[in-house]
Amino acid sequence: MRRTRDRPPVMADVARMAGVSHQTVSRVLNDHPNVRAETRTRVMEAIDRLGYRRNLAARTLVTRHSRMLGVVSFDTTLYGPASTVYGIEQAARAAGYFISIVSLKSIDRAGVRDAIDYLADHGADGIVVVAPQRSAAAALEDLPPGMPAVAVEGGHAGEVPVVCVDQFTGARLATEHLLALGHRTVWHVSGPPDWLEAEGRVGGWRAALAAAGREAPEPLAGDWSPRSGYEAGRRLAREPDVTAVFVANDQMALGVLRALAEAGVRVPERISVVGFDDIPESAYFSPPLTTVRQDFGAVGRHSIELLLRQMAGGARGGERLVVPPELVVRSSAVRR
Amino acid sequence: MRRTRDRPPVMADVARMAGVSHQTVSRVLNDHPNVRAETRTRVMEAIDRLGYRRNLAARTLVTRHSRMLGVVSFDTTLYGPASTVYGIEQAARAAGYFISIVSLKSIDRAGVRDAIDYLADHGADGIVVVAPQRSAAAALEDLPPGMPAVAVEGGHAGEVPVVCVDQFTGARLATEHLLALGHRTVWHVSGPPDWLEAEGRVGGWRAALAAAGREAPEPLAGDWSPRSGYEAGRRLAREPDVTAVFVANDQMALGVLRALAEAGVRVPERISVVGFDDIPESAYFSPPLTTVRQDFGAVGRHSIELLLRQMAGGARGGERLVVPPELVVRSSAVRR
DNA sequence: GGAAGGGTTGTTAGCGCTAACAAGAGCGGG
DNA sequence: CCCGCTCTTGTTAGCGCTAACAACCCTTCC
Repeated sequence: MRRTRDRPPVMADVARMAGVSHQTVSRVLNDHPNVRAETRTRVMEAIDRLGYRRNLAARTLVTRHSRMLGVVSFDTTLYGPASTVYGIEQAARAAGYFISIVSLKSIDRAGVRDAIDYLADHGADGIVVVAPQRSAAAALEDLPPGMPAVAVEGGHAGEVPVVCVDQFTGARLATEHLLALGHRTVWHVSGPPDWLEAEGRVGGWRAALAAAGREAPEPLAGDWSPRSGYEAGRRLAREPDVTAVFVANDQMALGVLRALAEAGVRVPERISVVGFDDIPESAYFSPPLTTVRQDFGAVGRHSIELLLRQMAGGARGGERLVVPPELVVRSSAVRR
Repeated sequence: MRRTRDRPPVMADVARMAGVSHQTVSRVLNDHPNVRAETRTRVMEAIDRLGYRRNLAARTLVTRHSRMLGVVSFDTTLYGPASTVYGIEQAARAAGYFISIVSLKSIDRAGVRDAIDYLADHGADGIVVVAPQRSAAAALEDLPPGMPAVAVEGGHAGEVPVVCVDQFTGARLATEHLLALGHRTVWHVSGPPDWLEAEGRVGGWRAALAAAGREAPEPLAGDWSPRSGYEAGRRLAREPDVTAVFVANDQMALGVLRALAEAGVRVPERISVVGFDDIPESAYFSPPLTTVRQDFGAVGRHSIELLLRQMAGGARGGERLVVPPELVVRSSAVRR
């Protein structure tokens, strides 16, 4: 009797109680086909009675699979990343996988690489990198060889599959909506230039203007924060001929609305505003914000799908899964 | 030569290359004092050259410690939980621990218990439960015996230590601020009744009114969402004698502001509004919101501190660590 | 009746690591 | 000169699990 009383039960204890070998217990636990029904129930009873739970470290050691997936993300207090990670977590758990998160304060190549190493050290079977910045996407080049991975919003990330929302189309939709309302041109408050999403939105905006034969004013650069939107809004308020603005995210749009209100510029009467993201707050801005909805949950689900497929198949084709965005019309943009 | 070429190197490979035993490699990796400096560098060189990383599953198997901490949280897309989890993650990583997250769609006792079981199965050394609801706090009663745990916002969670923001004081601060501005009484839009935070805020609000000898109007119940705030705002707009409202979170305050604006009720001229949370958007509401700031980062850090202390000391005293809130004065509340 | 074959169970050998003990080297003191 | 000490290193025995193989049933078929 070597096992001390306070140690959790192990497979051998279950086996002894059920009068079988530990291997049979293992077979029951792993749903092997060739176990007699009666034996199975006897084992299950013993498991219940002892409160046995199998030691996953031992299992991982021998199978070389941890059933743990790693997620690297940037500032998970932001709505977009938080929602994406949430979607990933739900999808992974539904597939029987476990999620570990490394949330980076700032994204640079070294930081992302460290995070990936960290996850690899801990035995992650695969990794999802929420890599919205150019520098983060670059870090995907030094993934450990053979490590399955998926990039979310990761641009053309080498041979790593990518899941993303179609930023270009979303921005085009927003801009076309404003043009269709009779605005001669549309101004743009953009996100930080090294963000791929910001770039896509600038591209879609420009394309829509070009397609309509309108000239594009110089975009005002923001950093996603309401404060930067506010500053952009103050500048827009001073431009006499602005009638329509497409803002690259809802938080900045809030800042723009605030600055315009302070300057006595009425929205939507004098200037129409369209945002991007559809955060839960936007429907209650003053005025309620017309914006572009991103289905972050779908992004999360798709990224896990792609990752699991990669882990099963082995191959890592440079796939690209694009989630369509959707224009949500409220009252911040009206006919000119 | 049994080891196939594509398998990652193991300790024995390092040992062979460095001309020592695998145990010496282990000693180097674990910073044992009694290793000759020259041997240590030789081992380190071999590790570098082989790109060796130790197998944590094997280590966990023998040490019975995973250096992984589990976090159970409710809807991490909300600002509060997201920020708290972020703080927890940063603090844990700084302490050399790894974080796994289970994010619940809805909180009930069974869900929390399952999540805890899940984390325990995966070998978590300790668990932080972000348990803002009464039912979640109850689930802490069936923690696996001996599992170190900390509750965030968890009420009096049995013998589990608790870290929380002082909701009562925060609400009192907000209410006193409004009373000091000359308002006869203060209305309240509350959070869902089973949330401990909502309850604490109601308590602080009531206490401040009672201390000033004012009567408390019936609180309007919301569910934290902007929509519920909007509905409460519509009702408030119809009450002729309302001059001041304390709203239990900023998202609902946004809804209230929107409803009042639609009803033609000017804020702060006719009604003053104070929120709670200080989300990044609140400074740009119309008008900028006076609110109560919660230091979620501090909550995260403290919870990890308490958890680590518990893991080191063994004992689980029913400690309670309270983080003070701070009133942030902007322009949504003015002198009557 | 015996060979062949499938279903069910047990036995054995690791997975890669750390803890415990053992062993050898080097050194000072009686 | 040998005992006892410390410092350094090696050897051995698991941690709890799964994979591979072996062994034993019970059929079925010629």
